[in-house]
Amino acid sequence: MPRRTEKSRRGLERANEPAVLILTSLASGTKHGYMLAKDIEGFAGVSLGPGTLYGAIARLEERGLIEPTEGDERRRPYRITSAGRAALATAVQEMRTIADEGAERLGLAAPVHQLISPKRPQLGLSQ
Amino acid sequence: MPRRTEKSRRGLERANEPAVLILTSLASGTKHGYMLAKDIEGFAGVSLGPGTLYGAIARLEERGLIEPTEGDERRRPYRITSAGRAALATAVQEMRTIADEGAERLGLAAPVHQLISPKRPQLGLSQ
DNA sequence: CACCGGTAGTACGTTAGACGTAGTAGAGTT
DNA sequence: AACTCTACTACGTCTAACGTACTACCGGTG
Repeated sequence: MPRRTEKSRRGLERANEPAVLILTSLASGTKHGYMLAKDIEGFAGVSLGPGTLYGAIARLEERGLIEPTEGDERRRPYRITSAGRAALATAVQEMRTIADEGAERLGLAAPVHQLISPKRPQLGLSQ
Repeated sequence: MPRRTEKSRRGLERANEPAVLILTSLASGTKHGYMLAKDIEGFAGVSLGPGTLYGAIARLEERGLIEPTEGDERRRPYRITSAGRAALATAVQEMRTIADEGAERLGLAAPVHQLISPKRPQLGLSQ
């Protein structure tokens, strides 16, 4: 698992905005820091160190994009707010716009975005 | 045109990696700084200030992702290298992975990535 | 001709935030 | 009792994003 550090910075890593990753993770349900880190490692293949993780969490809370829920003294679970969902949706849109433009100019795959009718209420909306 | 500054930092702007935007722009042909800025403003809706722009250009050149071509004394045109294309392709892939995951967890549009064979552009897509 | 807006870039300083390291502490396992 | 995993806090460094200010050249218009 490349800690995306490695001094060499071979690629353009930084595209992995910690804030986006955290919001994405929380979009599927309330989680505390450690769970977030594990989840993100799972779907994005990036492991965030504690400094990055809790720093980003604090900033997201400050901006009202996530909010704390009840936990014990050891765990601080967070939930995404509606503002957070909106921000994430916007970010997703922007990433797609950029990615599509890049793909097209590179002569790569062209994605077709299809709308899915919300068959069942999405998990992790509240609770 | 939001200079994505505005002190308030309402969204998650930062997803607009200048480096990615520059590589994307150069993927469609050699350009000098000012042209880059205009092109990026066109396809991404973001205007990069000179500090951001030329700073990012210098770093990209350092890393061998772009290279200078002949110009006059006023203009410094740059061309994307094959390493640059590779890095951009990787970045595009990563952005799509993250964006798709976010979209799915939000219950949004699900994109279908289709491969285009270079000689046969699909109808209605990507002109 | 002088002025002005668009073009093209340099130079410089500030600051956010990404990232690492180290340390603390409880819970469960061996 | 030692060890690992969980779950953070605290702190420091350094990259690079961003703004501002400045130089200079060019073409067109009043």
